[in-house]
Amino acid sequence: MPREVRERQMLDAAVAAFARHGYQAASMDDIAEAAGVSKPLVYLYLKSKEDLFMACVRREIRALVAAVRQGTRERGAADQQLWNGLTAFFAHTAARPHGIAVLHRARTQGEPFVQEVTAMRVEITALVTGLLAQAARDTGCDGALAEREVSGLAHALVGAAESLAEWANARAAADGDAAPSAKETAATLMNFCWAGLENLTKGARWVPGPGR
Amino acid sequence: MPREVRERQMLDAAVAAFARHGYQAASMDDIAEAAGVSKPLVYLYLKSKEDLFMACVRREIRALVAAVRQGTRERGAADQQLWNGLTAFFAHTAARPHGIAVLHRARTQGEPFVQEVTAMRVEITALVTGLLAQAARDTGCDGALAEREVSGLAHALVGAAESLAEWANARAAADGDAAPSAKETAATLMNFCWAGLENLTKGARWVPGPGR
Amino acid sequence: MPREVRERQMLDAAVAAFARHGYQAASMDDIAEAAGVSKPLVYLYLKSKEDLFMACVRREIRALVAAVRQGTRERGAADQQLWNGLTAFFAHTAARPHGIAVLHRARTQGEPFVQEVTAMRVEITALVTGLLAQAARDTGCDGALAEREVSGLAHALVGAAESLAEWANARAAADGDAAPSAKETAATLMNFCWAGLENLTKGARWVPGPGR
Amino acid sequence: MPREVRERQMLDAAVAAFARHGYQAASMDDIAEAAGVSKPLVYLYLKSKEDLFMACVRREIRALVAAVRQGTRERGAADQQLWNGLTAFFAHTAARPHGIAVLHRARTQGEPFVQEVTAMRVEITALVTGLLAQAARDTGCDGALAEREVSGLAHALVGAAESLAEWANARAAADGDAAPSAKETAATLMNFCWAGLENLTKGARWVPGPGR
DNA sequence: GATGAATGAGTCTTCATTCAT
DNA sequence: CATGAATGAAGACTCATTCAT
Repeated sequence: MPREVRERQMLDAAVAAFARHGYQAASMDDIAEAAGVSKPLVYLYLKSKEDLFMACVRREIRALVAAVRQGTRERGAADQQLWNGLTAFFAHTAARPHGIAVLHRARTQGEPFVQEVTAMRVEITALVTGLLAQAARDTGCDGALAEREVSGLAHALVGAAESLAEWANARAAADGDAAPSAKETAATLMNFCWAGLENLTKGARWVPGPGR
Repeated sequence: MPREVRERQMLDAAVAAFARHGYQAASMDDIAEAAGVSKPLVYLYLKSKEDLFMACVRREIRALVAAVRQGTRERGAADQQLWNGLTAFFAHTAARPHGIAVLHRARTQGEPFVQEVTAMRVEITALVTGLLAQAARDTGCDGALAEREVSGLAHALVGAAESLAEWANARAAADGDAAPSAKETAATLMNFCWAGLENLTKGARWVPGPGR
Repeated sequence: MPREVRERQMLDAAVAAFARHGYQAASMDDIAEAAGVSKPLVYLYLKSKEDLFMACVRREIRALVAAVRQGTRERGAADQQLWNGLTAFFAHTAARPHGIAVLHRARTQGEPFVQEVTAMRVEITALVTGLLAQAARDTGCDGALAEREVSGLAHALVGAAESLAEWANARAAADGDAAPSAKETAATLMNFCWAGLENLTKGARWVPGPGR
Repeated sequence: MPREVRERQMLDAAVAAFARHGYQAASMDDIAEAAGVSKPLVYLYLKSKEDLFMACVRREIRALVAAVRQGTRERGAADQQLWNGLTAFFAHTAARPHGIAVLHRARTQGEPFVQEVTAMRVEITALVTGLLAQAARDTGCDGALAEREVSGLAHALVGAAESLAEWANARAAADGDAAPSAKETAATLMNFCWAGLENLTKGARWVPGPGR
C-alpha cells in the first residue's frame, strides 16, 4: 500500500483519537491500532507524537480555511457574504467534528500549536474584518471602528460561532433529526449579531445607563 | 493546621496545575509539592485524582455562578441587567483565570465532568433566557422567540463571552496595561449583540436574500 | 529498608550488569530485578540510566584510587613503593573484577564518562610519575626524562597492569587454584619493567641498531 | 557493482560504526546508509548483525596479524625483531584506528568474539614468546623462564603496547603534529621493557625486600 | 539484484496509588 | 496526623529483521 494512503489513514485515526481523548491521553498504541498499522510505521512516517499532532492540526486548519474561503468566494453584499461564510463554517464543523475538536485541543497544548491555530484565527479574523469594513463602506460610514474594537468583535463572533457549532453538534449527537442545519445555525448567528454590527458601522453604540 | 485550610491549599495548587497542564499532564506529585503537603495526605483528603479534579471543577463552578448571580441581583431594565451580569462575568474571569481554564478543560474530560459543566451552562443559560424574556415583555412582544431559538442564542452569547474573556486575558498577559477592563469588554459584547437581540424580541429577523 | 542500603544494593546490581553486558546492553529491568526492587524505585533514587552508570563509575573510581593510595601510603625506596602500589592494585582488581570492568566500559561511553576515567588515570599517572622521579633522585640522575616520555611510560605501565589484571582474573575464572596471587602478578610486572625504568632514570637507553 | 566491492563497502561502514558506538549502539540502519546500500542488501550479504560484526572482527584480526608478521619477517637479533614487530604494530594501529577499536570492543561481546580475539592474542603471544626464547638462547641461558611466567610477560607486553597505541592515537587526535611516530612509540616501549626482559632471560630477577 | 513497506519485541521512563511506621 | 518507601501498569520510542515486488 502506497505511503500516501497509509499516511492519510494514520492522520484520520490520529485526528479521531486526539479529538476524543486530547493530546496527552491519546496513546500512540491506540492510534496505530485504529489506523490498522503497527506503531513503528507511525513513527517511521510521522516522526513523533508531537509531529503527528502537528500534522493533524495543520491538515485540519487547511481544510477549515479552505472551506470558509470557498464559502466567501462569491462577491456580494457584506451581510450575504458573512452569511455564506458562516454557512460554510457550520457545514464544515458538522461534517468534520473531529477536526474542529483537534483545533480546539491544540489551543491548550503549548507554543507551537497555539501559534498555528492563532495564525489561522488571524487569517479568518482578517476575512471578517474585511467584510465589516465593506459593510461600513456600503453604509457610507467608514472609519467608525477602532482596530482594537474590531479585534474584540471578531473574537466575539468567532467564539459565538464555535460555541454554536458545538451546540449544533451536540444536538446532532443527541437526536440526529432535531439537529439544526448549517443554514439555520448561520441564520441564528446572523440574527444574533447583524443588527448590532450594522449599528456599530454607523457609529451607533449601546451605552450603560447613567451612574454605571 | 485545620483540615479546611489544608484542603483549600490543595485545591488551589490543583486548580493551578490543571489549568496549566490539563488533567492528564498535571501530576499528583507536583500538586502535592505545590500545596506544600505530602502525597498521601492529598489522597487521604481527596480520594483520587479524579475526585480532586471534580472538587476543583465544583468549586470553580460555584464561584463563577455566585459571581454572575451577584452581578445580576439588582433588578432593572433587561439590558442593564445583562450588562451587569457580563461585567461580573468578565471581572471574575480576569480575577480567576485558572478557575476558568479548569472549567474549560473539564469540558473535554469525559462524562462526569462534562455533565457538571453542562449543568452550569444550563443554569446560566436560564438566567440569560430570563432576561431575554423580560426584554420581550418590556417591548410588549412576548412569545416571539421559540425555545430552540433562545437556546441557540444563549449558546452564542455564552460562547462569545468566553471567547472575549480569553482574548482579554491574553491581552492582559501580553501587556498588562493594555488589557481592557471588565466593563469595556462587557460593552464590546453588548454592542455586538444587543441591537440584534432587541430586534429579535420584536420579531424582526435577518433573512438571507432570495435564492439562498 | 533505609534508602542508603537500598541504594548500595542497586549500585551493586548495576555494576555487575554493566560489567557483564556493557552500558547499552544492560537493561534497567534486569538491574532492578537483580537488586530485588522495582524499576520505579531505581529511577526514584538514581534518576536515569546515565546517572546510574555515572554513580557506578564514580564509586568504583573512588574505591580503586583509595586502594592504590592505601597501598603506597608507606614511604620507602621507589621500587618498594611501586611494588606496594601494584600489589594493592592487583589485589583490588582481583577482589572487585566487576568494578574494574565497569571502568573499562566507561572508557568507550562518551564524553562525561571518559572524562571521569581520564581524570582518574591522570591521578594515578601522577602517583607513578612521582615514584619515577623519586627513583631518578635516588640514583642521583634527576631530569633525565622528558615529560612526554614519562607520560608514555606511565601509560605503558598502566596498560600492562590492566592487561595483567585481566589475565590474572581470566586465570582465576578458568581454574581458581591456579590463579596467581596479587603479589605474584606484581612481581611479574616489576620484573618486566623495573630494570628498564632504572636504566632510563640513569639516562641509559635502548636504541635500534644502525640503519633503522 | 560486483558483490566483492559492495561487501567491502559494508564492512568499512560497519567497522567505523562499531568502533564509534559499540556493538549494541551501532544500528544496522546507520551502517546500511553509511555504506550507501539498502538494509535488506546488508542482510542478504551478511546474514545478521552478529555475523556482520564477526566478519568485521575477522577481517581486522587478519589485517593486524598480517601487519605484525610482515614486520617480523626479517631474521635478526631478538631485540631488533621485537622492535620491528612493535613498529609494525604501532604503524598499523595508527593507520587503522577503527579496526583496533573493533577488536577492543569484541573482547566484551560474549563468547564467540572473545574466542576469536583470544586466538589472535595467542598467536601473537607465541610470536613474542619465540623471540624471548631466542633471546634466552642468544644469551646462552635457556630454560630460565617458566611457561606461566612467559605468558604473563607476553600479556604485559601486549597490554602495554595496546595502551601505548591508544595513547598515541589520542595524541594524534588532539594535535596531529604532536603525535609520536610508530618508531618513537616502539622505542618508548623497548626502553620500558627490554632491560627487564634481558635480565629475566639471564635469570636475574627483581625481588621485594625482606619481610614483604 | 535491489528495495519500499512493515513489524514483534524490547527499552527507558513516568505516574497514580498504597502501606508500615 | 503525616510520611518515607515502594510498585503495577502503561506510554513513547527504537531496532533487528523480513517480505512482496
